[in-house]
Amino acid sequence: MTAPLYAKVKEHILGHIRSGAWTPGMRVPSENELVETFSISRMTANRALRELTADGFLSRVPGVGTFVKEPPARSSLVELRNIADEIATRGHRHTAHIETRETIEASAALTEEFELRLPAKLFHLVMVHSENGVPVQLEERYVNPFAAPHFNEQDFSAVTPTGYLVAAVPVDELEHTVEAVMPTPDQQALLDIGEHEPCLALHRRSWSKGHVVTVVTLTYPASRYALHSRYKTSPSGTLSQ
Amino acid sequence: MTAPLYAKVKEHILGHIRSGAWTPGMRVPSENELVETFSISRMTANRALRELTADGFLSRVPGVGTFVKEPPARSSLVELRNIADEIATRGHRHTAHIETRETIEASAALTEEFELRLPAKLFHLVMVHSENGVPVQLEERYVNPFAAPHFNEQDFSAVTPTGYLVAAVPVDELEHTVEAVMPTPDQQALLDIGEHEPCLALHRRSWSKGHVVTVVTLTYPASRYALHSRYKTSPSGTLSQ
DNA sequence: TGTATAAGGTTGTATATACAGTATAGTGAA
DNA sequence: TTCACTATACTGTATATACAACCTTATACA
Repeated sequence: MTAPLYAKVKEHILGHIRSGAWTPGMRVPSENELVETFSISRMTANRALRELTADGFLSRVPGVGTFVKEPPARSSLVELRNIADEIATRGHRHTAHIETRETIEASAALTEEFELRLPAKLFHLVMVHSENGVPVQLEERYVNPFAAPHFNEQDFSAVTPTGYLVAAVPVDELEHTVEAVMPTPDQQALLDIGEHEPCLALHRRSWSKGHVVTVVTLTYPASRYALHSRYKTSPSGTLSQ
Repeated sequence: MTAPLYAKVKEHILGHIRSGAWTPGMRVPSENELVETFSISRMTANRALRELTADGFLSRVPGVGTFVKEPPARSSLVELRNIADEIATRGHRHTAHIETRETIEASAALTEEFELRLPAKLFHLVMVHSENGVPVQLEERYVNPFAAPHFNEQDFSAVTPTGYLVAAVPVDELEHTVEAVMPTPDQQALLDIGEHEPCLALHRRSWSKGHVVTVVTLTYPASRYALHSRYKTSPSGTLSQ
């Protein structure tokens, strides 16, 4: 049940970085210092530092030390943005209404997506977001009650589901998949679009401390929305090939 | 100079996966079998398998074994990846052919996109990339001759345009826009898809030292490709609301 | 036949140890 | 002062060993 030692060391270091106590460029404890602090072997300290380096949080220089890395510039495309804020930023009026709200038993596919060992109960929410009265986003979301037990007690008139989850659960990992889809008849009706209007489907999973918090599919009518990002590439170059 | 042992073991396994000798679902040698084969310690074999698992190539089940993972047909969202490499990573065959190659005078729209004060000459390239003979990406690219003067002298049989530009020009800024589109008749023909098949259009501009290097639109048939990214969130939290 | 138990293979983690390579600071000699 | 050398600290890799947890299969037993 208890986490492995190397994972605890990783969490210890990540905690200092996330809290802002250890800032980019700052030196983190050497392997031998971690050995002393945690009474572990050097190989265990090495694994923690090596994995954090692979994850992009640290950089190591032989003979010198290990340092907090500059956080990479992420695009708004992949940030966890709140559609209510985006619409407000444009000076438009955001409205939303809840289409479906229930607690379900996870299907086999959902059990796998949530990385659960056994089927369990999940919150299910379907919502339509509108900009100046025009539907622009269909939100179909599943939430792990273990990660956000009070999710289903919220009324989402003032705070969107994304806004609530970001505030309630510290997300430390994200996965995005974007694809083009044709809307199902249900989706056509909810978004008020024709059957030949293509849509952008943004599928997102988010993790907190190794557990999947939520799985959501955001569907945008192509004529009303595109996803955009612009950013500086990091110095060392995240550009592969 | 010579690569570490664990890296050699990784390459050995990746080679079998890339060549197609080891297919998804197939069992790969256990740690103890690798110990025998390569005369290494179990910890070294463990590191090779563990890192390949973290990289997404393998999946491991305690008490059972290690298996080749199903490679998803996905393109990276945030990195500047080369489609030839992506296809090779899945162990498939990449082919490409040049549809159009010319030097044109920039239109008003292109002049603006390239942030030029006056219309100028631009390289124009249209290419179709195929995976195992099936078209998966239509590349429509414009290149600024000032940034990459020798671009049009390349034959892109061994190196893709993306690969050439990344190596030749230090890109320091990127802009991505993703949208869902219906293919034009020309695009339908080049990608060999029907008129009702939606496509994902990834529009990218890249800058080097303040000048636009290239503007490219990559069109993917929705049924054959999705765009994907997964990453640890940066410490202080790029998560906006 | 059906069920509990044991054995063996597999991954996961942790330790102690060793040696190589690199960068830096300090020391001593020219 | 300047240069060469040395000691030290740090990372990188590799090995041998150990134990735990998990799964499958074979075996013994009722």
